[in-house]
Amino acid sequence: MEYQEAKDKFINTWGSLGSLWGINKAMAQIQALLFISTKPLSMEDIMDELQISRGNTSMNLRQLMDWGIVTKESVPGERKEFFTTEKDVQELARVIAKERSRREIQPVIKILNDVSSIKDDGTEKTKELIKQTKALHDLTETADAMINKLVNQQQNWITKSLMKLIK
Amino acid sequence: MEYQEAKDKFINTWGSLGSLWGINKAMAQIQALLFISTKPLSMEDIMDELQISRGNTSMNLRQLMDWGIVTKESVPGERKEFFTTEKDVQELARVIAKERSRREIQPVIKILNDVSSIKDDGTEKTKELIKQTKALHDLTETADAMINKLVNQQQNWITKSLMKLIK
DNA sequence: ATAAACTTTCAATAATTATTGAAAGTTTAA
DNA sequence: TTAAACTTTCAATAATTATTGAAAGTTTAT
Repeated sequence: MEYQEAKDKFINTWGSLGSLWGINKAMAQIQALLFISTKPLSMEDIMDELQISRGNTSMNLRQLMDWGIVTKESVPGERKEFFTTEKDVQELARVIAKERSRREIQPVIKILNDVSSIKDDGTEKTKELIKQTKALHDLTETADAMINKLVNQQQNWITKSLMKLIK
Repeated sequence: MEYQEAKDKFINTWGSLGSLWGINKAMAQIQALLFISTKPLSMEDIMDELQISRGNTSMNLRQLMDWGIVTKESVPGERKEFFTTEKDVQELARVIAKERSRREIQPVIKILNDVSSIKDDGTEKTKELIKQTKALHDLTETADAMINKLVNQQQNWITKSLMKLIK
C-alpha cells in the first residue's frame, strides 16, 4: 500500500466513523486530513484534497473550532487563514469525551431524572417506569463519570510524564 | 408530571438518543417501550403505542433480536408472538458495548493497523501518517479494551452482590 | 475610500436514511 | 388440505440530513 492509498483509506475510515462520535462525514474528514498533515492547511487546500465545496468546508471548520479541536492560524505574509488540529490523541480524546458528555449525555441524565421522579400512584406500570428509568439514570451517570475520570487520568499520566521530561 | 407524559418523554428521549449508540429512532423506541412494560407486547401493541407501520415494527424487532436485547416469547393460547427486552440495565450495557465493539470499533482498529503499517519511504508526510495513525490505533485499542473491562467488572460486581444475597 | 482577497451565510438541491403498505410467505387449527 | 391469523419482504415514498454555489459580508493593502 502506497502513501496516497493509505491516506485516502485513513480519511475515509475516519470519516465514516464520524457517526460514532456524533459528527458528520465532512467534518470528520477535515479533521482526519489535518491530523496527518505536516503543516497547516488553507481552505483551498482542504477543498482540493477532499473535493468539497467552499461553503461545506467553511461550515465544518467552524464546527470543528466550536468543538475546540481545530484552530485558526495565521501564516506571516499570507492573507488567507490556515488551520490545524490538535495532534495529541490523548488530548483529542479528552476534548471529544467532554463535549459529548456536555452536549448529549448530561441532557439525557436530566430527563431520566425528571421522569424517574414522577409521583408514585401505586400502579404497577408507574412503579415499573420509575424503577427502570431510575436504573438507567444511575447507569448513565456512572458511565459518564467513569469515562471522564478515565480520560482525565490519562491526561494526568501524560502531564506527569511531560513534567518529568521538562524537569 | 403524570404517567402518560413521563412515559412519552422517556420513549422520545431514548429514541433520539439511539443515534448515540448507533441505532435508529424506531428501534430505540421499541426497546424503550418494552423496557418499561410490565408484560410482553405483541406487534399490534407496539404498532398502536408508537404509531408506526407493521413493516417498520417487524424490521426493527428483527434488528433488536439480532443485537440480542429483545427476545420472542410465546404466550400459551395466543397465536401471535410477544416480545420482551433485557430488563437488567447492566446486562443491557454489556451487550450493547460488546456489539458496538464488534461491529464498529474492531473494523476501525484493523484499518488503522493496516494504514500505520505501510512501508516508511522516509518522507516527512509518510512518517507523519504512520505516527498519527499508530497513535490513533493504540488509543482506540486501549479505549475499547477499557470499556469492555469496565462493563465486565460491573457485571462481576453485580454477580458478587447477588451471590451474597443468595447465600 | 476603493477594490481585491478572502470567508460566511443560506436558500436550493442532492444524497442518504427511514417508513410505509400491500403482496408474498409462513404457521396453525380444524 | 384449506383458510384464517399472523409475519416478513421490498419497491415506492417520505423525511431527514448534507452539500452546493452564489450573493452578501468582512478584512486588508494601498
